[in-house]
Amino acid sequence: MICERVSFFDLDKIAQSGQCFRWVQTGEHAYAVPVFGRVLRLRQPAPGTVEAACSREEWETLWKPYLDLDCDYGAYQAKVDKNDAYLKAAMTAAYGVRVLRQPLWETMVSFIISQNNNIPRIKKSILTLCGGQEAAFITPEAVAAASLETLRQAGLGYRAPYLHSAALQYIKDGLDHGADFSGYGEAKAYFQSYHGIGPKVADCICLYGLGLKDAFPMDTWVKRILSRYYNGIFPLGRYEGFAGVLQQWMFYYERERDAGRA
DNA sequence: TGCCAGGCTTCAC
DNA sequence: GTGAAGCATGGC
Repeated sequence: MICERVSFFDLDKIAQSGQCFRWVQTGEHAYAVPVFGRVLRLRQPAPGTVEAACSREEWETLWKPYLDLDCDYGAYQAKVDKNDAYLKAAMTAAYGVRVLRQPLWETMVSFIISQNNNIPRIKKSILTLCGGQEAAFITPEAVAAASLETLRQAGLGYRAPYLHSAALQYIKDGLDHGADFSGYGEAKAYFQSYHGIGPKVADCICLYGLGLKDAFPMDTWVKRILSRYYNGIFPLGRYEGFAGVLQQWMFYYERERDAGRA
């Protein structure tokens, strides 16, 4: 087990931020995180500290990048418009929410399922597909080999053919061997070419699956925020290179407020 | 019970 | 290009 000092990091908030659907709470500020075919045990005994049940090498090569701990979130905070009251409040409430860098295939599956869906149902569908809380994530080959009926039994509804065809194209395009895009624009256009992936899901894939932080997913919550506080237009130009992080903070904040917690 | 959910495709216009 | 209907299904 290793113990690390961390800044701008809140395990509980990240678990609640609607970007990961397989984390399992195992105790107070403690989670089992099944990714990369392993299960990491994480605990945050104090705000500036995190414990991880893994080797130093695994932490550096796998988990630190996954948790986006190489990235300076203080710099993002410092660039927020001081006159933007809404964004400042969101930033305060979402202090510690980092944007995870998740495996591409897992991100594609998760967010194809997410469309017009709610988070508890998304989690349940992914759990069923994977066959267990700590099981390895379902492979593209397994999805490609599955019948639509099998996929529907996981509660996918009309999204079943979307996921199935996505698996076929993912395999055909060899994305398991790396996804090379010249930039955010090209990546988003590529994923939107999939049947059943539109602008919002493509942005989620870019942001969480490829770490392209120019992606700014516009779901119903974010649209509502923009309509209420930004006259429908968010100043993306001001936040080039990390707008997606702000989106994550606003999404978290708005849902917490809706639940009466913020 | 009815509205809603980290939306998309399809079809009018 | 914009707008509305239809979509599966369970959470609340």
